[in-house]
Amino acid sequence: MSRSASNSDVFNAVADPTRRAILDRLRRGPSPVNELASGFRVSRPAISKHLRVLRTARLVREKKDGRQRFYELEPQRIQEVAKWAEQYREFWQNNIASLKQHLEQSPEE
Amino acid sequence: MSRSASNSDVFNAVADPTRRAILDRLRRGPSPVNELASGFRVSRPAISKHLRVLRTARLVREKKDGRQRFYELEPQRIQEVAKWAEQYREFWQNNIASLKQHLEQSPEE
DNA sequence: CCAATAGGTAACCAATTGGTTACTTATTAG
DNA sequence: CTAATAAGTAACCAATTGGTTACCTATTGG
Repeated sequence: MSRSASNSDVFNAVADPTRRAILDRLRRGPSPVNELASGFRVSRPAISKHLRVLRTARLVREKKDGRQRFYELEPQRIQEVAKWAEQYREFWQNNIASLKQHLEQSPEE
Repeated sequence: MSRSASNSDVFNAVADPTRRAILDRLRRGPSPVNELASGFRVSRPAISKHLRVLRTARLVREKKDGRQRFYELEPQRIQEVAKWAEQYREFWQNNIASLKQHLEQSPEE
């Protein structure tokens, strides 16, 4: 039974809080792995694994520089998440609208 | 070692393709469980489990009607996903901008 | 009333995940 | 040249996940 996510699944990649934290960190600019890892309580190999997932999902890219590897944001695919979520905009707006309407029609006392 | 996602984690909830498909289905309107389940190749109990995850994340709500339970979209929290992704907008726009600029500065031939 | 229907839950299983430590490879400082 | 540094990979492990079948409870058509 193969249940693994398509290995480039961006939704799967961003589901993990550590990986989201890495992405958030990279918004402040590119970073080599050690510096990145020092911000987390888990080991460097664990971060390496997360980076591989992010790389495979093409959410980050790697630039070699000497013995360091800088990771930087490659945010194109976060757009896919944004687009997916946007499809629901009309629904959450309707909900807010009907809540508002409801409140207006039932003023307390 | 407890590694489970916060049980109301919306990112975790939408990471699963079946759960996203359920949400997508519910954009067409509320649906009882059996009707919902008939659209998938997995068993009804599997769908029940997914619905529980979605319910816990408050992405759907349940309305009892006789022996049926209608599930409907409660899309407020998808906004959180949209907001998170939007934080990266400037980055993907910059990327597109710099790609464009690059192309303009290096016209082929 | 009661058989059928709707749907949640329990128990179980195999695959996946996220972490660890140990090892390996590439690069550079001295 | 060589010790030290940067970072990926291997092997392993326990917890979690997503699925299954079997069962249970609530509701209703006849």
